[in-house]
Amino acid sequence: MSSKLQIVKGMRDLSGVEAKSFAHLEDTARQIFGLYGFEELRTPILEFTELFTKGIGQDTDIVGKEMYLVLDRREKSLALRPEGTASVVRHVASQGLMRQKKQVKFFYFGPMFRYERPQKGRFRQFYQIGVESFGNAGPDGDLELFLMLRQYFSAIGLKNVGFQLNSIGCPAPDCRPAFRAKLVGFLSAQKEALCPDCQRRLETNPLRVLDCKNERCIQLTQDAPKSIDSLCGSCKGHHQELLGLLEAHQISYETNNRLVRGLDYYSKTVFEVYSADLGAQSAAGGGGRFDGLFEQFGEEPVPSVGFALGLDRLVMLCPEPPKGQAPVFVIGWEQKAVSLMVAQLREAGIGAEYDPGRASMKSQFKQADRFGGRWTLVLGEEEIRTGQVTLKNMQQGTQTTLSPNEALKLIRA
RNA sequence: GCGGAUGUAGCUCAGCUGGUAGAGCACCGGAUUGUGGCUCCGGUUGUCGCGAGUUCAAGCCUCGUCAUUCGCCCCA
Repeated sequence: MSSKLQIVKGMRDLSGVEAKSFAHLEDTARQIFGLYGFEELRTPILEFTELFTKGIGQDTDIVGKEMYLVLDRREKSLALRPEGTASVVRHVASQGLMRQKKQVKFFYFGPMFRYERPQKGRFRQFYQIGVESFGNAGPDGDLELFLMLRQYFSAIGLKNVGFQLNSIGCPAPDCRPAFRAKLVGFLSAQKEALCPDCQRRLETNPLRVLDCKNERCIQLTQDAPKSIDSLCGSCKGHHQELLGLLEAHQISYETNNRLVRGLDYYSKTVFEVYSADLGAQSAAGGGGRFDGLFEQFGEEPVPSVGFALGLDRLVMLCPEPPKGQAPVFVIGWEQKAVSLMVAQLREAGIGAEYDPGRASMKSQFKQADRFGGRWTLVLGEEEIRTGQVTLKNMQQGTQTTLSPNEALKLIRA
């Protein structure tokens, strides 16, 4: 029972329907994102550690304490990627793609790694499907992502999800910094009443006090200043235009003034895909605009929007994917004849299975039943003598004896 | 890093105030010599997570440890 072979904490094997669900979500994403002109980009799982410290920000938890770090044989510090955006930006910048095209759009999937305490919907190796769109500064760049997500969610049968939307402005002095100052002023006045975590946040990242889950903090910040009221002219215009576009396309969303994204590089639009069915980790995905990220890497600025979905969380919300055709089960006494028949069926594109251990007819039928296939093909002494096969319909319990070719036709029908 | 809950058969779990472990499902066989599902009969399955301690006696009590899980922090 208890085996010594044990999996690493926070990691898991995906098998059965779960593995199928993952594949299905990925396949569907490939197909739909392709319609919007996004191309797949496969980046390495290992990157130089600096890519993330520069990109995500030294002081975030992700970089500060959650990265899996390794030293290679030349003592270079490498990190298992904790997110996907930095790699995509690295690719676009280092290949000079923005000098070749006005717009560049990529999607990616794959495992990400963060050394955190696991809980419902949260793993140390988790899977993301992400999208980045470069070169479109206007709100229709944002809009495109919402449209694409809506179509994707409908394609995978996702229900009970909603968009939450906010704008957190830009680094211009009269925008986020001004808002931040206002907020700090408001919070400092009641610092003592905030929870210990929030008192700490007030110093490190005051915006995050807004999404504290502590009820008292929520109450106290009820009348806190809102970021959308302190936007600069350009950010305000962007936000208003986006709302107008969303309405025109009948995309429903909720405004959430408390929504601030975790990573420093976001600007203007931020959003989350949430569901009440997920437990405490209610976000199935999130994204936003990050117009300043290229500059953070010392590159020419490139307007950028993107999002990432947590596949592990999407799987919890989606119905099981449609089942493929269950295999035909072949049973009989003579091993060689059975395996030849199975081979022939497989070559013909029909899934087939058999029992390699010489079990009784009864037990072979039992196994056939468990496979859940529609047909069982019987190849007994009689059939071998006459060169025919018996095909049994497992749902109806009826069976007929006929030639192998006719059987093929029937199975295919 | 912090808090709570849980580890008993392949799976889901029961096991009273401590007295040497049970059910259902699953699996195997038979009733039915080449016919599954339904029914009936029979059978297999355990270092009670691991290690100490208390006790005449520990699945149960105590301590430690590992793992799982749900939260916090943070995030997808």
